[in-house]
Amino acid sequence: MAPPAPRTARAVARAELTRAILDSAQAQLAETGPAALSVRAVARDLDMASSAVYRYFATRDALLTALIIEAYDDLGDQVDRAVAERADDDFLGRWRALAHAVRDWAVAHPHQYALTYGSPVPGYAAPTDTVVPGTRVSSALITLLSDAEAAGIRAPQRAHRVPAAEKAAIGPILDHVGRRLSPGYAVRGLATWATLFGHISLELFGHMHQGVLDYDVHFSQVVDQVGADLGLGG
Amino acid sequence: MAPPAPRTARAVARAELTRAILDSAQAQLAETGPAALSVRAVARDLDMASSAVYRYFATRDALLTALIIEAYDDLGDQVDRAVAERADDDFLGRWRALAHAVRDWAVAHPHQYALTYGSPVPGYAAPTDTVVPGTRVSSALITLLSDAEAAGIRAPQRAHRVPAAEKAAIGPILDHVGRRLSPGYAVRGLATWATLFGHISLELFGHMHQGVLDYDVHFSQVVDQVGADLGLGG
DNA sequence: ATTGAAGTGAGAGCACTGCTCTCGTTTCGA
DNA sequence: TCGAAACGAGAGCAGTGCTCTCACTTCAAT
Repeated sequence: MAPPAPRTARAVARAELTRAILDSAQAQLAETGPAALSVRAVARDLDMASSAVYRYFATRDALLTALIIEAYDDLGDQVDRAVAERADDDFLGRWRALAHAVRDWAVAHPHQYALTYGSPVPGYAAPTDTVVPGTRVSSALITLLSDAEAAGIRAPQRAHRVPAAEKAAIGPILDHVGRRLSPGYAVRGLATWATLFGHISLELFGHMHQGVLDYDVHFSQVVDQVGADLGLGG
Repeated sequence: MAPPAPRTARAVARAELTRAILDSAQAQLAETGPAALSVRAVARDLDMASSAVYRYFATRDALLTALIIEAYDDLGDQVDRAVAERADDDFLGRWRALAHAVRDWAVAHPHQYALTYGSPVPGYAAPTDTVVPGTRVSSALITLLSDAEAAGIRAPQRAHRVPAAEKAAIGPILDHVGRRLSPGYAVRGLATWATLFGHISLELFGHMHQGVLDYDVHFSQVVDQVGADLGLGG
């Protein structure tokens, strides 16, 4: 990770300037979106030569990648915090907290949401650095479902058929999170995931006529419906 | 709309060149995505000066808009054709056809899908020209649900509560399509929509480890599940 | 303490982009 | 027939990502 305590004055300055670049880029991103993110504009904002910025981020994509990682971690923190406020055995409450935390964050940071969970940025292939922080929300969901299943909760609706090949493939993912989950429930969790992000994307990107829907109410109802489908009670 | 029969030789040439520009741009889009779409590259491809292209499309965004409209229409045609192959009273079959047509098209044209239903292109606000073709799939879904409800079909699960404000707001949309649909079923249809596109987006954009999921099987199961939730039988 | 390598910032410059303007030329309708 | 409109080409402007070179500063090993 990051060096624990930068000793030399130069290292401190480097860390600070790196932070300043990220902040400036972040501000640009929040304002005008990822395409408008310009290395030269960041340099202008910080009163430095554009070439100097390249001492800190080798490429524009590298800068974008750093922003994506920060966005993932920001969302991950927010979700973890919201879920932790509920009692461990309040599975419906935990699910509600998770879902609403994701939506609230997405509404508050639409450009970051587009960057992380929207369609990939043009010509930009997510580097491996982003996959670990990118799984934090799904890990939280897996943890939740795993706890619920361990407590004897089962989905009331008929289970999906899970092909043998998938059963074998799902195992390693769960191992990575360190959790146990029946394949059927895991697949159901994936559908839950898709529904959650589908609704958020619809609200953010959908060409919905303004004011047609009270998304607060609508989203709450969908979340509760999904929770019921998962057998979390309510 | 478009002039029905261009008489003069110049008008014909203009139509042909417009078509050629769109084709070249389309090819670039399919290859490298929307960000790489370059007016100059199109001009090079067609052996003309870049300034000449601007006689046909006032701006890069205008060219992109034309491509988006064509994408919407292409998908709309495909969906309409697939749905029309089923008997009018085979509601589950019509729903399956619609859902799979959307997914098949998205998988075959990922960049176009991102352009139309993914996160909006950076700094690009969808002009009003795109809203009509953009509603073709949702219109098809509304038509389907309206037919189903008219045939006495009701969703088996408990109905969502629909605030009065939304009831009033939903009306005009349905009028625009020329259909009747109870507010509860309409909201349920919106959730269906979000689930459908959520799953497709997850398959296309999701940072899913390759080979983890057999999306053919998974998607089919989800579609059938949604169909059952809508009370379409099966 | 000195020296030399590494890190840093600035500036010029390349290749590319979207877009504009001007210039002759062609086409077409009145 | 004549004049307006449309057209294609070229030059040019402002902006971009990125590279290279050049001075200068910091820092660590001698």
